[in-house]
Amino acid sequence: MDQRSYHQFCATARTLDLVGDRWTLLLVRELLTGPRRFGDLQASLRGLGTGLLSARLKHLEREGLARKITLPPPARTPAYALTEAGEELGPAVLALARWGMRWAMGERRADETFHAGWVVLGLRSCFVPQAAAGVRATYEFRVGDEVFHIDVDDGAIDTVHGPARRPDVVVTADEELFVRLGEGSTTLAAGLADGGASASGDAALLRKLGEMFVRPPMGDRLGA
Amino acid sequence: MDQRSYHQFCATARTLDLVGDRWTLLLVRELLTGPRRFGDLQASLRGLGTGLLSARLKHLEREGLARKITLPPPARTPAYALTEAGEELGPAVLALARWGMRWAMGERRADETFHAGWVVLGLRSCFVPQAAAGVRATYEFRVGDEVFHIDVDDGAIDTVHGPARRPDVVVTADEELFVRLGEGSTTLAAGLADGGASASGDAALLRKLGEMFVRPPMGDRLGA
DNA sequence: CGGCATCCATTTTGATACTG
DNA sequence: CAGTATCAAAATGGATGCCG
Repeated sequence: MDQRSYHQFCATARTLDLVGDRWTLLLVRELLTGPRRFGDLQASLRGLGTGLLSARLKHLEREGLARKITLPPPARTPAYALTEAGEELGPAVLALARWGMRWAMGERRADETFHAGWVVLGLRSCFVPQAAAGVRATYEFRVGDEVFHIDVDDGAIDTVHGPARRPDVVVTADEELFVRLGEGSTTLAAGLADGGASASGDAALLRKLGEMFVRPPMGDRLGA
Repeated sequence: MDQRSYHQFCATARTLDLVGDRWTLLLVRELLTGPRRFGDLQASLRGLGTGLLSARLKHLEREGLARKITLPPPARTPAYALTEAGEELGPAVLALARWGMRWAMGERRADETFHAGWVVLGLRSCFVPQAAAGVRATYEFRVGDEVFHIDVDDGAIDTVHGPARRPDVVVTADEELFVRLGEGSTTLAAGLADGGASASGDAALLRKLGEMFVRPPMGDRLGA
């Protein structure tokens, strides 16, 4: 991207000069839900070697999109976090995710890796701010050994890796159910009914979830 | 793409499997303002050879994002257009553009190519639907030998390559002015005042332009 | 664990020449 | 003009070894 710019005076091209390289936007996607350690990043991104990961992180640092931090005690281990500029890539990443929900998802393939956090981000891309007007709630999701929480505050939303401080609702689910949520072949409500998931906490806020996250209808690309 | 997928069951990753290859999103950007011929695409994208362009177009066709068409008479020459799925990448491309307007633009570099259409798309990414409530207008822009028009219809917007049928406002401008609009170092109003641009048509709708397109404040990445 | 360096097989790309 | 064929240069991925 430095040596290999598009050399176009165009906002899209300049952005892709910075984040258009292979793996870069997926790295941003990972960091969008909070700081991560080097090893965890690599574990999430199968096929990305330590060398390239190191190079990409340096690039993001050099360009002011991410920075290396030291996790607060008692961890004290190094990690990577997005800067303000990096955080603001969120809408672009979510727009790509939203397109994918409609035009690229479908059944999970046998050779595809999976993390619950990816589904959480997919859901976030389906968030309907209008439906969340006046809602203030924290939802915690526990899927296998992954924990996420979603903060909804009157049309604004944030999804973060890790447990919530004071969740209003806690949902515990099978990874299997989350795969099917990603596929669009079930809903959280159905999962709660048939035992793939269980929930505790405020029942009214739990019901709200289905209204605030509306998956786009599946489109048929001829080529897929 | 096919051979080199990320192999992740994730909406973002699946999208990038389809359009994450070099040049692909820029090709979509070009087609977002209407069908284009092979040669015109190549002329817009310096550095992209005919071989790769051909491969990318075939890929987009195979994946159902674009299709080869024959331009209506009297042209009758082959061209490429987006399908519905391709068109729907618009929000993602515009989100990237919007980020670039804020974090990546600045002065045009000496080695950067430039087309007025890129600035038009940048402007479009700064469109504020609320400010366009109740507005119904067609603006035509003539910059050098490039002509574009923008259709605003009560919060909805479309930007298209080529002249408008019945423009309410026609703006004629220097390429120089458009470069400075991209840089954020001037405004259309200033250009009209100092002679870099001239306009004819409905004066009230012309004034509206400045309200409907609000450029985000420039951010400072440490690394740039 | 975190992260850089090195070597090597495979892909992608960029540039150019060439054909209908 | 539209598009294929060809080849050299660069990017990637995978393995491995090293050091704090």
